Amino acid sequence: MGVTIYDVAKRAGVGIGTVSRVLNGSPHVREETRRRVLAAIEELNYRPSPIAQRLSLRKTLTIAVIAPFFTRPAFVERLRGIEATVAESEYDLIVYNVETTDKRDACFHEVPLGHKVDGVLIISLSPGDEDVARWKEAGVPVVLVDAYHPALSRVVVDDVAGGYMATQHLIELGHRRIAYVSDPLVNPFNFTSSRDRYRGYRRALADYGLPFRPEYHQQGEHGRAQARALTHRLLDLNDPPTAIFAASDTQALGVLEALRERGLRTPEDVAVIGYDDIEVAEYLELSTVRQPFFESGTLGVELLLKRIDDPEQPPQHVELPVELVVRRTTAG
Amino acid sequence: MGVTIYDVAKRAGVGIGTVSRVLNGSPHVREETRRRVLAAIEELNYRPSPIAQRLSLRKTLTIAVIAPFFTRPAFVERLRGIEATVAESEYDLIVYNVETTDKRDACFHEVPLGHKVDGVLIISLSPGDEDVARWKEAGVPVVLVDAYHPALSRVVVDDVAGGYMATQHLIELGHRRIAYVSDPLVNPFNFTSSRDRYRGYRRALADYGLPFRPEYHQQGEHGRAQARALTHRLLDLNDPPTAIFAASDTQALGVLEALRERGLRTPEDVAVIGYDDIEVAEYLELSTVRQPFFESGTLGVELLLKRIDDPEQPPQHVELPVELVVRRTTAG
DNA sequence: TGATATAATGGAAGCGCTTCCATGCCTTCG
DNA sequence: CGAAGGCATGGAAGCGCTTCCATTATATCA
Repeated sequence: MGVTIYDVAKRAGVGIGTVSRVLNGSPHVREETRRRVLAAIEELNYRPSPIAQRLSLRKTLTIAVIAPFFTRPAFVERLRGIEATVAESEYDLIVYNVETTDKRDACFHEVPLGHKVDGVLIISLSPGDEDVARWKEAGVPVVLVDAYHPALSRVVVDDVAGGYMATQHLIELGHRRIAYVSDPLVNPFNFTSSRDRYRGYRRALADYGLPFRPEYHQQGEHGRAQARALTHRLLDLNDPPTAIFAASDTQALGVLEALRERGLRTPEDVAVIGYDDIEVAEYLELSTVRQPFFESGTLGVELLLKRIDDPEQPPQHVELPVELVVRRTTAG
Repeated sequence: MGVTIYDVAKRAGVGIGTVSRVLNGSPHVREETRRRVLAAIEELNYRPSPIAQRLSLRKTLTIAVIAPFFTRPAFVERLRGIEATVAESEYDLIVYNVETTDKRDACFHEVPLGHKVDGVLIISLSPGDEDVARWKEAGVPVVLVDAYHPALSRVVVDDVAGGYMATQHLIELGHRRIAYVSDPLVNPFNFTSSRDRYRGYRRALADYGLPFRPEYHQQGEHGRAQARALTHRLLDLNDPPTAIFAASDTQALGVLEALRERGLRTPEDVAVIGYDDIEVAEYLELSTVRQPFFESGTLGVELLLKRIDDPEQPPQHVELPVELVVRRTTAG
């Protein structure tokens, strides 16, 4: 390749062991020797080969993150937290974007078993028992963010509470006919957030003695356009809702779009609340439930790094709080 | 670690060379031997160690992408194209997010020289001559996306043309007082897109015989809030513009916000056009200039991989077209 | 049938590190 | 002053592959 540890050793007039000791900050090097070695490194512009280090150390010094649809705002911001934290460590970050169940399955099979990484962070994708068993056997730590498996460490937000808060907020504004627009509760990726928020929605209705009306729950593929169509269905009901809780801000955009198309005003005719507090929510004055994306990424990496250091520790469970953000679309 | 090529060789009753040949699809293996080896691999659940392969091959099979502010929509979508293309190759992708000039400089110094990657893709950051010289000496191919250096391959869009198109569109709608809201033309990251779009803006004005009025060009840090403030300054002018061209859709949001705050209608009072066609632009019915982000990432990776295979080929220059998207905010 | 070309195979060397062990030196202490 | 221990150091072994070269088995031809 280029200049190796042997070149440095020769130049400095020492053995390779000594060069290695200097590189790794061993205390057993005489100060003058250290200086000579550092000078040689400088003169030769030497950089140790990470590949060789990794082979020798039997560590890849790399962690992988597997994220679905990583262009969605929720994932991007988490990714940013992950990158920032990994960048401060000695590890490299390699990313896998999952947009199909095939790719998810491929990643679940290959990534933890391919000897490429020391640990894996998985976002929003809940693995099955067989997956977890295989990973355990391979000895590769896996940490989940916004996903669930009993045997794995995870960082989550309390989506049930978030759904509850959003619904409660609408109820307390006086609404009685409250709809929920969401992703399919049962979906190929097994995303749980819409489901948990749904639970919160149901629970709030129940707590306040409001009936759950199945036709008020509309589910469809994630996306603005789909949410817009679902909203039109809601508005076509004999008894349309006066408030709509959308499972994400992106979907809330679709809700607002449909209302606009009907000439309905927000919040006067129909109140709207979303979820996530994506950047554009503020501009749109959209009420929403904010969750700490960046921090969840940060914490996920921290859990993972701890686990890599000490694989024996029991799985940890971190739950981050969500926060109601009231704006114009649910203004009194 | 686990099971190695020696275990497989022993199990199959062959030499390690033969196992290696099977793994690498060499034709010089008897069919029956191949089958035995494959059976042993299967039985032992063997996976070759990528680290050992890389040391032996003297290739890292990894490429890096250095992107500033990778949560901005423009970067996210490019990243998606990059990931998709890299995933189809034998390479791994490691990502560096740059949010400060310090981190940029650190990445420019460390990433190409650290023997960690076979090639680097840099987005929107134009390197200096010394950087390029250093990388060339290290023999690490570098490809730019949305950035410029004469000695490097690059994928760009014609931002001058994009700026021209946007301005021309406004002119043809009858506007004569057209403002431009942008990032600082001179900025620490040396982003060029605002500058190029500015050139297009100036050129269109000139071509149509309209005077350039310096007070119509407002520049400030990137972001919605900043653009909003700049817009208020424009509206405070004695002779405020009747149309505003924002250097990005995010900034266009700020423009729209300011207009809303003034009770001005779009497009009746002030027409607005953005740049990028981010997802929310459609919802907002924002006219804009669309650029092929995903594809630019794809092409960047392809150029880089080609260059890794054949480092001698001269730098290539790919220019992707931009497209005017007319929506309500500039409706007749 | 024997000589020769060809295909299949084994395994040593080498990729560039870390680490462990052996060695030689210098202290320190009785 | 000699023994014993502690430092600093050199370098072999080993990490798990690929590849090249040598060797053996097989096929081809006169």
